[in-house]
Formats: sequence, C-alpha cells, structure tokens
Amino acid sequence: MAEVGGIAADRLRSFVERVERLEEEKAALSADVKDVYAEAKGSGFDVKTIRQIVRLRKMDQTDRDEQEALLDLYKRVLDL
Amino acid sequence: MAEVGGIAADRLRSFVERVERLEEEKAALSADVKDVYAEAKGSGFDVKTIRQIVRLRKMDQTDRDEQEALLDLYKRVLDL
Amino acid sequence: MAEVGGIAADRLRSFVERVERLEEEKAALSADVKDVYAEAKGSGFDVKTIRQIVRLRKMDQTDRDEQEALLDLYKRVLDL
Amino acid sequence: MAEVGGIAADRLRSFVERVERLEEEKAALSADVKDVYAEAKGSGFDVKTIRQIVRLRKMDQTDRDEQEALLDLYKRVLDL
DNA sequence: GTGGGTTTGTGGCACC
DNA sequence: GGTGCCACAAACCCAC
Repeated sequence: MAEVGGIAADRLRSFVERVERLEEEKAALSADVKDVYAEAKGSGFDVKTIRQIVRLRKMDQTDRDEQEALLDLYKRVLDL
Repeated sequence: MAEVGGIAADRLRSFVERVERLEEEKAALSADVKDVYAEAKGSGFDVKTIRQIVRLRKMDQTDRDEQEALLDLYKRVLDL
Repeated sequence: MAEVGGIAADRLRSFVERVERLEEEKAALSADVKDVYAEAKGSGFDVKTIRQIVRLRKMDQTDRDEQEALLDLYKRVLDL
Repeated sequence: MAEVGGIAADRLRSFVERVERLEEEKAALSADVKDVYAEAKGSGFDVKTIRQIVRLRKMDQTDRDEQEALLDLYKRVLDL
C-alpha cells in the first residue's frame, strides 16, 4: 500500500464504504423490527413474550439440527 | 387476547412472521458484510484494522477524542 | 484522578491487577478443560461429541427455564 | 464404546462431569471479574478504559506497536 | 442509572 | 500452513 493517494487507497475506501452501507441497511431493518414490536405493543400484545416466541421458533430449528447431528454420531459410535 | 383461535391470534402470528422476515434479511446482510471483509482480505488488507476504522468512523469526533484522552491518562498512571 | 502518582493510581493499579489475576485463573481452568478433553481423546472418545454433550446438558437447563417462563406468561395471557 | 452400560459409559460420564465442574469454576471467576469492574466503577473509574488497559497489557509490545502502526496507516490513507 | 438481552468481535479448533 | 467455523466474551441498547 505504498500509494497512499492511489489505487490501494481507493480500494480501501471502497471496502470501508461498502461495509458502512450494508451496516446502515442492517440498522434500518433493526429499526423496522423495532417498529413492528411497537405496533404489536400498541395492539395490546406483550413485546417481551413475542421476542421469546421468535427466539424459541429459531432455537427449535437449531436444536433440531444439533439433535440430529448428535444422533447420527451416536449411531455411528454404536455401529447402528 | 381472549380469542385464541380468532382475530388476536392471527394478529400475533402476523407480528411474529414479520419480525422473522426482517431478521432473515438482516442475516443476509450480515453475510454480505462477511463477504466484503473476505474480499478485502484477499486484496491484502488487514480485516481487523478495517473493522477498527469502521468503528472509529461511526463514533462522534468528540467521543473519539475523549476515549483517546482517557486511555492516555490511564496509560500514564500505570506507566504503560 | 489528579494525583497520578498517588492514591488513585494505586487503586487503579490494584483493580487492573485483580482482574489480571482472575483472568489468569480462568486461563488455567481453560487449560484444565483442554487437558480433560485430551485425556478423553486418549481413552478413545470423540472430543467433538463430548463437547456437544456438555453443550446440550447446559442448554437443556436453559431451555427448560425459558419454557417455564413462557408457559407462565401464556397462562397469564389466557387468564388460566 | 461397545459397553454402553458398562466401563466406557462410566468413563464418558466422568469426563463430562469433570468438564462441567471446571466450566462452573470458570463461570464463578467470570462473576468475580464482573464484581471487580463494578467496584472500580463505584470508585469513579471508567470500566471500558480499564478493559482496554488489561487488553493492552496482555499484548506483546511488538504486536501492540504493529497494530497501532497499521491503524495509523489506514487512518492516513482515509484522511481520518 | 442499573440490569438483561442482543449483537458484534475475537480467539481457538478442526479440516483441508 | 492456511482457512473456515464455532463458541465464548465484550460492547451496545433498551426497558425498567
């Protein structure tokens, strides 16, 4: 990166800005999520509970996958 | 939420699914960010340092200076 | 913290060193864990599988607690 | 691990429990660290900065200098 | 202002 | 030996 004002600098700046752009979009989506929760709250629902529901629904998938992997390992260990 | 099988339940389900959809999009963007860093690394840049840069640019100039001043102070106190 | 060479400096140094001491102990325990896994491996067990077991046994407790909390919340929502 | 109900199973259980015990001790030490930081905060110190100090002291002087030099370079490239 | 939760960053580990 | 992955730990944010 000898050319501070040249090509490498442009590339570096490009990478930084691409990341920043993506992070902004993520932040916008996070704001959207927040809005949905606010709307749910305004409709009389308990936000905390909904968060738990979302977490559980996501976790269930993860657990299922892990369980399956573990089961496969056990099967092989036991020559089943 | 007296009507478990009725209107309220539908609304609740709607909120949950909207959140899940948004979270999926966020996950996709996180993957994109990861890709950008991988590309930067492949171009010879140091990923860890770029992360620091992004973090610094997100900070207010004032905060950045304050953090730095505080760190310098503690360093002097400890002869670091 | 006007007295760089005085009381405040001593306190700061004390805090830093207490943390460092605790972190060292943690590192020692991490090394012990590593040793146990090495011994298990030497006994013919699959380390990765044992890690999964430990994770599952820990996660089960967490899930159980969350499930219970969620159930309580549902009960209240439904006036049961 | 042919003898699921026998010797091998006992050994496996032993390994799992030893790891769990060690992880518990680690968790206790983590709690102690947290307490120290809380006490430091109560004495008027900035916790975040102390964490930085601890991190810096853990680093090799050479690595510390390299990180700093790299960050400075990137900063200059980006006119930060 | 404090605590809990979520998310991000970093380090270790396995695989290639 | 390098790279991708995963789990732990730290930082940030919100709610109370």
